[in-house]
Amino acid sequence: MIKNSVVIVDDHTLLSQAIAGMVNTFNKFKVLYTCKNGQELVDKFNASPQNIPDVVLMDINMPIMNGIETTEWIEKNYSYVNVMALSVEDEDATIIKMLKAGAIGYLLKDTEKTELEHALNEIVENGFFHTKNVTNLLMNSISGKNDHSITFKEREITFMKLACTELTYKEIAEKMCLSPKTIDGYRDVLFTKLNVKNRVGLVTYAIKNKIYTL
Amino acid sequence: MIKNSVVIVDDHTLLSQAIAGMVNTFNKFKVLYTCKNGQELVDKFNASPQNIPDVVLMDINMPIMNGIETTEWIEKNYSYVNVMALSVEDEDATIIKMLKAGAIGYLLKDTEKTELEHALNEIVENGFFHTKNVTNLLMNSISGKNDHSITFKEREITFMKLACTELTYKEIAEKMCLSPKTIDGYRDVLFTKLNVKNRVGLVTYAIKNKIYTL
DNA sequence: AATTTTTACAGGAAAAACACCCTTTTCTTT
DNA sequence: AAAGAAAAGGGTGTTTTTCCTGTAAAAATT
Repeated sequence: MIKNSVVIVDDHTLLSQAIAGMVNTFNKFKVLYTCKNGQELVDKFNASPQNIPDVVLMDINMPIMNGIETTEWIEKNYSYVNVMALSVEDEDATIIKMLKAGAIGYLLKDTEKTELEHALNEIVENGFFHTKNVTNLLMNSISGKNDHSITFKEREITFMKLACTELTYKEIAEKMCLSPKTIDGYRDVLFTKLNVKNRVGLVTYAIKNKIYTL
Repeated sequence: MIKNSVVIVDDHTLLSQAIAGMVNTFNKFKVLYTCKNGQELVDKFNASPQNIPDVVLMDINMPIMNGIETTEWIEKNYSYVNVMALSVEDEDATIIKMLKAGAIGYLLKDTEKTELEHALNEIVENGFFHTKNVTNLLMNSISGKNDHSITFKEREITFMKLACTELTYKEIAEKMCLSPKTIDGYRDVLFTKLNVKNRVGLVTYAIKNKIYTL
């Protein structure tokens, strides 16, 4: 891992490049590279130990592999890497998911340049950073009765994403190299798990919870 | 108006600052200031002729005064200022609205840094810039035929919204006080109209196009 | 008033979705 | 090694969806 190095993950190339430029003006920090999605980051990380940064600035809504999944992967394989979420989202559920996935901070895209620098400093110095936004949320979360977040298995998520397309279950089975009957099972399990009546319910749930991105 | 000057309008402070930094690295261009929304731009423009830029990079989704309204205002009061839309949206309807409002170009946020520079150059040199995205759209729009802006009847919209819920078609028929067979008809028409294969396609279309809100 | 378009509805058939109940195999975990 | 959970698959039957081809009345155009 390279100390004070930063990687930016965002599907909007222009933005990741612009933020990269900005971070590079903080003379303490250096951007190693940028990624368009989680998959790219996974590839980079696996390619070389030279590619492992100190901090990852992670967008949440991305195609192919979103911020939550990617953060989980990092946590599992490179737990010493600091992930900070950088998103337009200010939905509580999303923030909680990111933090659960292992993000150590959450920054909205409408913050100031100086705040970003401050946040990066906090992270590499103290290993954490939180806006008031997040700390309030954590307080409520600990004291509260929230947390109705359902966990999914890898296969279930894959299935759900495909169920959001126009493929029939038979076609989904083919794509996943499984018997249609197995797909039947996944569907039944998810229906009861999510308490939905049909595929439409599944689709809207998946979109609402950013499992599938339009 | 100050030649080769740029103003950026985006409610995400971090992004507008980052892009400002990027534009300033194009040594031909200089960023005058950034705005969080259209109202701020109006105020700035009215304050001093020194504040009128050559190009405005305009986000579309903003609170208080959005990109379309703001572009219309600029067109009305400072028609010589070049507005280029800079957005995550790639919905045809939105692009058309921006162009109608007077934007001379449309750039997605997932373009490359060099593309932005190129676009700015084109604008100040030739007075226009279009991605393939936009030119294709204009071609189709002129030659008619390809109808991108699909219009819906009141009943179709009602039906579509209900189709996004977990109700069966029979239940939807009851809700709309129509025979199930009539609903059959609406569905069939919409399927061909939107070129989708099944109800999932209809649901995702409706959500994507903000006909149904989650 | 005549014509066209829209809206509402029907029957029938095939495909897909949905519901339940059940078996085998393969991993973990203890 | 035993227990248990997770993953994959089978059988059977019902319901819903989807895709056709039509018809008839109402509404809008001409």
